[in-house]
Amino acid sequence: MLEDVVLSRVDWLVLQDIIRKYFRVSTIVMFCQCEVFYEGRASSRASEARRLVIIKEDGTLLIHEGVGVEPVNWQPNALITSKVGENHFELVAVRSRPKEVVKVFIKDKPDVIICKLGSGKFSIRGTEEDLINYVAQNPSVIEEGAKLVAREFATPHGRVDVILRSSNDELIIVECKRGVADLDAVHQLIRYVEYYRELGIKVRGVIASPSITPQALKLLQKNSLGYVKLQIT
Amino acid sequence: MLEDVVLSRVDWLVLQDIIRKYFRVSTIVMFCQCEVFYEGRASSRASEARRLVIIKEDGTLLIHEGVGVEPVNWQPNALITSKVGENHFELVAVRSRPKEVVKVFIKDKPDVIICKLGSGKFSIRGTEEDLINYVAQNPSVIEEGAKLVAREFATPHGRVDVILRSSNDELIIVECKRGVADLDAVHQLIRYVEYYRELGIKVRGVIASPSITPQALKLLQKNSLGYVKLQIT
DNA sequence: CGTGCCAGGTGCCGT
DNA sequence: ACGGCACTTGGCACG
Repeated sequence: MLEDVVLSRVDWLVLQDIIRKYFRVSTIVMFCQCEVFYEGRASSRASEARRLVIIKEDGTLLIHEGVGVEPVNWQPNALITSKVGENHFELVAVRSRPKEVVKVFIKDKPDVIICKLGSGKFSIRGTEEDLINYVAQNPSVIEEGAKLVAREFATPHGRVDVILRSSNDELIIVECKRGVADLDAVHQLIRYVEYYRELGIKVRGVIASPSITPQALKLLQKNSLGYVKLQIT
Repeated sequence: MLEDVVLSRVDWLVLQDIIRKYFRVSTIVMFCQCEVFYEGRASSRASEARRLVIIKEDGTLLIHEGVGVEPVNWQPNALITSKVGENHFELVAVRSRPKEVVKVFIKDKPDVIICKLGSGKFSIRGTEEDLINYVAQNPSVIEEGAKLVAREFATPHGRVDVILRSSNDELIIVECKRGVADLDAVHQLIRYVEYYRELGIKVRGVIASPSITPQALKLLQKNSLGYVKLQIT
């Protein structure tokens, strides 16, 4: 396996060579004093500070400070170029849609690590998808005698999680939420229910989730919609 | 200023010392072969691969692969401990609310950088806040003769962006969106408008944004709500 | 602390 | 490409 390359206090001309040579080939990590400018959907300035700058193989640019999960600035899928200036080393990361630019002005000689990162298999359980599957396979948890009609069915107003048919032949629209169901969840359900009613189809609607906010429950009841408490371990 | 400490192929016992000594003091960055397990609101496994592991001063844990803006696993504000095993070095990051655990099983001797990251001033323009301020200071862009009544006013159903009073003494609820207004935005507006109508207050509602999706516009019109195209440079 | 909501959200999948 | 939506969303502000 390729070893990491670790370089201390890299000269800007060398840094420029590194970026030319390793951009979209390896991951380049820098520790440096820098100022960051962003211009695009919004625009921002982050004043000079010591930060962690990451250029991934796919052109992702991440700029992290010492706290927080989120980067202070970033650029997905960018074309990154560099310029050696008088008083700074300039990193320019451009993406076209939306048209956005991030510029990093590096003020010192950064420490640089060049390395090859991999990608493992990633599996996750406990997503909304799992809850949908559970309801689809066990419609009776929503209502005794209900049968599966459709799963993740696309309408012009969004994708209905599950559609069931009750024993007395009514359609039941189910909106699943993996966490706390909120006002938005209720509105989604309202949207789907109204869509079917406007098509002249008699439907009921229910939310299935481990819990629901009080306001959301009130809105549900006001619209004569149902709630099913549902937790999958 | 403190220099970065750069260490190659660090022995696990040394790594444990480093983490004990520098956790919540400095930022620790590792390049290593690892497997990652997460258990909490959901649960996941990322199979063995070479990854970038970051432990920030505030206890943030980030695990990045070679592509994408988002980390494959993470843990905000965690308590991080470590264990030296037979065949791996184990990193355990726990947070209490919600109760979640991320475990990193490091399989090789990692390269490690210990460094002090700073935090600069961050300023941004072009947010929804800016749009709200603009409307609040120039109510006539929504309707000629309208006057400001309230800004970011909290109701049980959420925070109303702007409330204006028209020249014929009707209240106008304004929901601002910095980007494309979507179905959710319309539903927010519907919620606020209904709230006031149920209080017996006659109100109108408008969305102000640079653009709106066709479905959202249809929903607006169906509910007799207005749209104002509004772009602040 | 829960509830709501913005975010340069990102990522995924659909038409 | 646009649109709708989930996400271990994170982060903030307010009741």
